[in-house]
Amino acid sequence: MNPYDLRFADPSSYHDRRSDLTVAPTFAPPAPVAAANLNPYAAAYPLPVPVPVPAAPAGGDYQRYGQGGRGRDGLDSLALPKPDFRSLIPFEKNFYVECPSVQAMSEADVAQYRRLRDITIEGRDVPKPVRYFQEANFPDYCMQAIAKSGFVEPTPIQSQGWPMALKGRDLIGIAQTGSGKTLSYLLPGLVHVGAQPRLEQGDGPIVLILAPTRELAVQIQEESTKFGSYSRTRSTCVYGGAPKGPQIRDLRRGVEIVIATPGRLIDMLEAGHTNLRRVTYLVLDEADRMLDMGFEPQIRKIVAQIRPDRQTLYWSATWPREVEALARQFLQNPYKVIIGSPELKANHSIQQIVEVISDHEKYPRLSKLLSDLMDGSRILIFFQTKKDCDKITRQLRMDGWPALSIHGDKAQAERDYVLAEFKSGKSPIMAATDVAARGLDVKDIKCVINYDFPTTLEDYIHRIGRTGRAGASGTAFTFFTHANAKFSRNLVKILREAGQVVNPALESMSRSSNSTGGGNFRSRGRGGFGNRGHMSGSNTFPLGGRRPY
DNA sequence: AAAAAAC
Repeated sequence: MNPYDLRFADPSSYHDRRSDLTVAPTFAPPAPVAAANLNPYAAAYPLPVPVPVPAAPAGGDYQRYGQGGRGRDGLDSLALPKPDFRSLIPFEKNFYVECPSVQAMSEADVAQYRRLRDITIEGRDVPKPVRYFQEANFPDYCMQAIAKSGFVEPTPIQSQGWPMALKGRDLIGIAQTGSGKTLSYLLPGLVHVGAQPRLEQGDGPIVLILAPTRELAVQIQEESTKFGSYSRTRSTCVYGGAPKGPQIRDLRRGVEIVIATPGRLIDMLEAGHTNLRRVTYLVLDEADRMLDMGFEPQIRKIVAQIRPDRQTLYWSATWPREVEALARQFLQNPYKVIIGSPELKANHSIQQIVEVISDHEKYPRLSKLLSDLMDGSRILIFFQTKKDCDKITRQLRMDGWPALSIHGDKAQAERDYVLAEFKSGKSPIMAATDVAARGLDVKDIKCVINYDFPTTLEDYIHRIGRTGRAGASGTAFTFFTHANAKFSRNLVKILREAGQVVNPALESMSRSSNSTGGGNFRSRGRGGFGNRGHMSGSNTFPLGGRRPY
């Protein structure tokens, strides 16, 4: 029996769990693949032979799968029927060949290497880390790109993540942004593309990368274009707020790699401009945000279009317990690699200063900070709301500061302009909502100021991570008010872990606060507060008092 | 009680 046979015991009960697959460990000689597209290292391993798959039963079955969507957000139109995965042909997995010098590493050497770089691993048959680019066994088209980039050695996440991803296995990768995460999945993605038959007319992408904001998607595509050029791998970015025409043209012309934000991709799928039948390498970047309340249904809808035997890679700087069960639904027997402490952890090269103040002291303090800090280098200020973000930006500009504001209610053209002005240093102060909290890679941000404390500690870690990137140092100032007391205990923990001096005012708050460490992932809507109707009763005692947690 | 993501 073919190991990649995608028939299900009972197709009508199919619910997108790969445990449904019938997988038998039978391998046969490689299938012929166009020489130019062949991963040279795949030749060392036998590949499965495509066997003719019985034609899908006509009409009826296919139609039936598409009906009865599960979403609650109006996304489930009949325009996106569930694909008939049974008619899909096998694809080539990545086959990592450990090079001799890696093979020669003793277990003690491996343990030492991981310990020194703070690498924690989980999973069965974990490959040894690669210490040098040459050890990763990348094909030439990757090595040329690396050589051109000027990098000297793999970052910790790359040294362990590459051999894992190159084995064709699912992967959970947890590391700070700026630690080389993007290349950790991009290069194995290029190798994966290289092993597949060429795209044919009407084929959608082979690699799909999903990101939570438009700016992040664009940034990933810039890397992808740069590193893919040596293998003439085409990529395009599909995101909202921009004209559809060029995106449609790219999709119809055929691109191996698509980087997308969920909404526009679903739009494109429903309009039939592309399809995900050939996607066999799926990346969720900043994945804990992708599985956030508002995003999860969209992600489910997209993933339902992708064959279940794909390789899936989950990346984030944080790994909240609350998403673990959710994330594992999308992954099959994953490796896990964590850089740094498995606990919520900030980048140690950032100096974190928390100031306990009241709301009316915030603006004067901000003015003073800017006067002290401003030397032309970049300063990023975070706000809780779009309204405050705009309001304070206006105030700053009236006071003569070169500040611009970015958030999700602004036209994409303005977002692009503001980010470009900030990146170029023409406007060195950027005020932002959490749209800019994750993954954005702007060089030389001197300091981050949290004008408002974020909604979760994960967001705190992401926000301050905009500074101190790629080994540079940086400073994060955080205005902390009594309204934020519930975060104080865990914030102190984060500061301690990062070796920071803890503000005594914050510390005394953390001692007197009866918090459980609030700000848990998606704490809203989980029977916390702010629920509607009868659900809110679950949080109160019969006598009407708050449950004491 | 916020932000993001499609028209």
